[in-house]
Amino acid sequence: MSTLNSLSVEDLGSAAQRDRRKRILDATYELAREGGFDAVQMRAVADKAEVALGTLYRYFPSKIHLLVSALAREFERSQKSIATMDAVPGDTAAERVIFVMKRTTRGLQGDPRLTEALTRAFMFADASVATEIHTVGMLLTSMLTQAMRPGAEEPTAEDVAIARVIGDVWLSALVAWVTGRSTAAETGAHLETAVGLLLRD
Amino acid sequence: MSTLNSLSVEDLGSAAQRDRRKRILDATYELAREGGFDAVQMRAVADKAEVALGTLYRYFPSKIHLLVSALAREFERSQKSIATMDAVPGDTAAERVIFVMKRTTRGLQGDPRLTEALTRAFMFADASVATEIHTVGMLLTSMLTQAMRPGAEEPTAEDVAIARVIGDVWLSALVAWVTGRSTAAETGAHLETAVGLLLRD
DNA sequence: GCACAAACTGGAACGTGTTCCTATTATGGG
DNA sequence: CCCATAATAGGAACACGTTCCAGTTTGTGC
Repeated sequence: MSTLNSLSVEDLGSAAQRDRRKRILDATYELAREGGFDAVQMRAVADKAEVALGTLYRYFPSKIHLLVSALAREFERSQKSIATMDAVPGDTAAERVIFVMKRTTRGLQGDPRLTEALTRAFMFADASVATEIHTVGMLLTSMLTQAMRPGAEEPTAEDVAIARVIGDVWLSALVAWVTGRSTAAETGAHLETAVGLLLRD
Repeated sequence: MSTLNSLSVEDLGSAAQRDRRKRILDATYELAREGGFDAVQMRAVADKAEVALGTLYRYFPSKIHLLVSALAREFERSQKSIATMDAVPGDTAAERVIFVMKRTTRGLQGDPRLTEALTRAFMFADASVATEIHTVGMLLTSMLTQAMRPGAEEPTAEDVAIARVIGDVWLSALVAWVTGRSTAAETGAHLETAVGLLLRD
């Protein structure tokens, strides 16, 4: 795996290049949604994005970078959609956190193959993808701390610690789900249990 | 990926077959320890175990099955070594759980490449490896519940739930560590935080 | 001890991620 | 506008997981 990073939007000077990048991520997204991790084949992505294979590798140095970048883009969209809600429903922190998790999870479980592709990529990513991974981790943590303490400017250290633990459980549960080792219902129940243990008000 | 399971020791009739299986797992272990996931190449394993490639695939239907089986064998050894201790040290459940986790983690972190190989395999495993994965999950859960309530015959439902959450955090932390996204110290600290949150006596 | 089935060997072959190379096309400075 | 440089296209080539096959060895029931 390469040491290079994926090219971000800011790295790209011309409009044509930004468009190529978008076409590549769109193609990745669509192939992942249709056939999961295995269907995201680099030659297929290049074809669909109307880009040469070498160009694809110039933009994203590996299949993993490509998928994790696609995951980061989806997460940003999901976070924006939650951020535009006036308030997360629920009387307790636990209820609000579960709401956010369920909403995010349901979005993902509605697209099982996409989720499989992105989760696998996330789990398989090595240090060279740390930048992209960190983006996703921060987004998730901030979604959760905001649900825990709506309106607060700065989450407490304990809030962040709890959010990270919940994020870990969520990832593990997602992995178990996408790999067919547990059902969607089990995934949800396990998450609720974990949140209940961590946020007993 | 195949639907078949790995051949377990009980499936193998003759001593020669049990010996082949052992040679294969030993070769896997050694290659993983030397060079991690990438170094565990099926041709290399077959060569080192002095077995034909087709035979290797008869015993373990994929590289993932092979590595997860190797992980299961290591876990059994680790659990036995802890089980032979008179008592896990520590006054509180949290202290005892942290002791067990640290001991297991240290064993793994002493062999970073091995751990990388096994963790990656675990994360990448799909439903066809469910049997092998389940074995590992049960071992981990029982190690933890025993540390929480030493001497108890049956762990409570809450004990099991907590143990599973800790297991999830541990896996996520391990993944972050083997992929170079966090240091060993951070991994340990994160685990301690999570255990502290879950087991406040 | 024989005949048959199962297991094993050795290696070819295929698919997909990745690398590399050459020719062609954009891009930006003078 | 022209040149130098970078970016892209198109595709061959390589590595490794996996499958498959023909021939040989091992194990089993009689």
